Amino acid sequence: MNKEERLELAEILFPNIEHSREYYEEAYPKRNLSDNAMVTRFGPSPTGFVHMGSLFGSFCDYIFAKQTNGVFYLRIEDTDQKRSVENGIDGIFNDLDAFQITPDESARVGGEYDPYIQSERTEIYQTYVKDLICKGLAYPCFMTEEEIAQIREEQEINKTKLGIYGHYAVDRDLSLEEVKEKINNKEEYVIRLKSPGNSNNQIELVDCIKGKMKFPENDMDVVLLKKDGTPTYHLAHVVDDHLMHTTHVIRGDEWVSSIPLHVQLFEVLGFDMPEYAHTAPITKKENGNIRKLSKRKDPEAKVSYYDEVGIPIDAVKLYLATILNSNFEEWYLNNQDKSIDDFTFTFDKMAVGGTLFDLDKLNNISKTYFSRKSGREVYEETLNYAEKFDKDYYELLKENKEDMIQFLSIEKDGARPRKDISKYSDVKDEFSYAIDSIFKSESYSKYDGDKTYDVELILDYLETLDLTVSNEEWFNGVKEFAISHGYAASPKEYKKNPDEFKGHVGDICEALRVMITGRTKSPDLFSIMKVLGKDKIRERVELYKNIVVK
RNA sequence: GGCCAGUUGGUGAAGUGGCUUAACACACUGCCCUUUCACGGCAGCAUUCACGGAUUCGAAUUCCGUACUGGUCACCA
Repeated sequence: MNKEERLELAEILFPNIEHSREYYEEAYPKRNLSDNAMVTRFGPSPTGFVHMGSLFGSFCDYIFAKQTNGVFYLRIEDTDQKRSVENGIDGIFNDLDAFQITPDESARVGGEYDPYIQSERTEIYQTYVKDLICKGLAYPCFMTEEEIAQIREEQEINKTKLGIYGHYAVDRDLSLEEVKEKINNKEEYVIRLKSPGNSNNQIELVDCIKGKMKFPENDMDVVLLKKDGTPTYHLAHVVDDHLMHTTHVIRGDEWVSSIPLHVQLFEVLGFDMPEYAHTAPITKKENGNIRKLSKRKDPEAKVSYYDEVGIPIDAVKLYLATILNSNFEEWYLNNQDKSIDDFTFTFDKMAVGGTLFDLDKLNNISKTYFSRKSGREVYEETLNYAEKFDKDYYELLKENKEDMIQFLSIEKDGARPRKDISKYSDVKDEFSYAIDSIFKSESYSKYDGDKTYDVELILDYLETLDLTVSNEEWFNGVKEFAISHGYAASPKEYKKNPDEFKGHVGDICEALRVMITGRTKSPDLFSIMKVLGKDKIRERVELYKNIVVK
């Protein structure tokens, strides 16, 4: 086809495309940002929920844009109708909102480079493809699915490279007359790239994360526009990231194999290349095999899981930050007063291989998170959680607000706060002694020891109990009581001459603790007793007597 | 099968030719502190970096080969 014929073909194929590519080049001018500012984007398809891996990706996008005073935008990649789910877009916004990963530009807040939904940009893609047709760099292809399947079969038998390229691309050199005839016959077609590449040539590319990579040049005549005129991911990616002036394409490494294609598309379209950063997948080990975290199989892959289980979002973000940059964790440990925003993340500290998702570590991070919160903060956050997931407990928390805060505040101050909670849902169990009705209904059923304690001894002790003194005075009192009842004043003393004593102070404390809290471990006993008050203490000891001793 | 990448303790990893008889953190084990449980402290947990070869005075770090793992090869993204 000569030039005139190509122009005629372009008009036949795209009679409704009026604008030239220059029109869009002007409509989407370069961003006015400083040189080192990064423009990043998150491009999910609206399949409903955000997957942990995508969340991680968007977190990267957000962080890099933010720390360079750049722009992070959200672009919905819905070029495949089959994949779209009802309210899928809302689901994406909700999950991002929950994690406070807020795009500067999106379908919701708008922006200068809108629309931010690919299905609304069809004309733009077609404009560029029309231009490619004029230049002889793309062509309509009328092959049917059956024909393609047959080629594939043939290629498999011959063990040659799979795909439509070289002499397999039979419609490459159709004459204008032949194309016209097929169109008149209502034959359906796609638009393919007329790849100028040769797979014997090598291309080289430096990925921000993976470093230098070499590939054979692309020679596949890939589909640019599908039968229905919508673009494939490849075309949409190249056109949009050019027009929206993305500086860094951060995406999962399932895309690295299409790098040669994308490089070629940028060249063919005459665009400058953005930087690429391909992130390693978050993986999971199952039966000895490693695989990507799966939204269908793994509950923890769903972003909403953390909400339901009660792991604070900030803890999850802290965990994401530790897998984002390997040196973050140590920094955070040494800078306890700082936040994620104060850390400078870099690409070269990102993992190149897959990262195993470690719930143990997340739990630990979450524990530390809780330990740094005040009792009041833990109370408020737990209240919010309970309101959503445990209505009964929510009511009880409200009724017992002040006491609850006091209990949650025990052993919180000082350099070594307790670490006993990793989830909001732990509070109910861990602090079951804090709310009278829960304590009574459980009535020692959760006691995990095997001893039965001497109730009469404790009832005796209660006579001497004075809740107005200091912690030290109180403990001295317990010691005195211990000695006068044949117990050693310290475990050491007891260990020296076990036969001389019935036990030691610790045993008395343990008995008290179990009767009062129903558990063998708890925060500082005296603090708990002060909050409870003498009446409730006595009541519980009596309860123990009736239920356990009988 | 082709192409691309990865392989450092149970886990995440640091490491870019000598400072490494391999950091740090999680998990686990033991001891200490302690009224208990936690917290915290100390110690233990890879004599060796998938394997084989090469380069070098010197290699986890460079090169080649092998094995294994993962990704990808759609009118899905």
